[in-house]
Amino acid sequence: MKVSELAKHGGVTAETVRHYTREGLLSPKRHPENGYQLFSSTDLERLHFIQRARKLGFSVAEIRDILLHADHGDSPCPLVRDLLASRLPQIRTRIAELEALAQRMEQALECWQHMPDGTPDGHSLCRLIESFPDEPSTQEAL
Amino acid sequence: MKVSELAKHGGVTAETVRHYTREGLLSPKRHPENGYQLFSSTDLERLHFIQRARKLGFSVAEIRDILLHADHGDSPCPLVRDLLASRLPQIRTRIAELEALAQRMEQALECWQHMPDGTPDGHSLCRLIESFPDEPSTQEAL
DNA sequence: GTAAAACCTGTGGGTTACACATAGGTCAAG
DNA sequence: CTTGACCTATGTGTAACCCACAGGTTTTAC
Repeated sequence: MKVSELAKHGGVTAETVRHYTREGLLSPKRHPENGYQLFSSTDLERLHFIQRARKLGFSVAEIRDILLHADHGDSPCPLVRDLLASRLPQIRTRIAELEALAQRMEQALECWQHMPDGTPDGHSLCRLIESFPDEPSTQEAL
Repeated sequence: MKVSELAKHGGVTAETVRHYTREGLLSPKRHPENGYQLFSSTDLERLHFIQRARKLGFSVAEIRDILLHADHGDSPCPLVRDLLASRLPQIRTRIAELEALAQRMEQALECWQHMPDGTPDGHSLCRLIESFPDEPSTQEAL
């Protein structure tokens, strides 16, 4: 299989396959004449494995480690359990942060329905935003 | 005020202040002799404003636009309302995705308590992960 | 008075998981 | 034999910073 064939069978883009290959998750052979990457059905199984692991929240780097263990004949299962157990509370924390953010946003929108638009003066840039406290301590990205 | 002084008053790192400056959210004057960035108390107010806006989920680029409007004397309030209203459902979607992820993770951990660690063979890399279906359609990053 | 500590500057690279653009080689079909 | 579809490697971009480096400046301490 060539890159885009594997990609189609796996339901991902060719770019994603190349990315996993660059990151060492897949190790295709090379066509001796044209240098094309050649994937086997084992690689397709690996790709499915990668997708399952991604959906469980593992990072690409973590999956590479898991696959390395497996390729060495070592059971990656303890690693997998540990990774998942340590990641879960982080996800829960993240959910709580986002929930708090959503509630602040809803509260702001509701509150702003009763406020007029203001023109900025020397000290007020946007009353809408300035009317909001900045107490909540969590920092988050989108 | 110099960079780190503003940073201390604002409760952020000096790097963050430099970042906001590079991105055009702050426009300090320059000390004519040594080229140091000099921030005023207005800049401190701006920094507080930026932090409030960040906590409401606005990106740095969005805040730059909001500040640009305000600096032109235009009311940024309609923009602010629109941005927040359009961002909120995205946050809600993200929360739902993360919740689904967390539940998959919990389900996996629970299910795995009754499973032994396996050694990878030719077709099984890690039974733990392979025992999980890959149906759920959402893709997410951490 | 000077030397070290602490701070400033600009630049460039790292983080995540890809997506996209480019330039040039390869292959199947008309 | 050309066109279009595919391949290659490389580099860039994303978000919001963090960190390192090299070299200049200011402050502090002896």
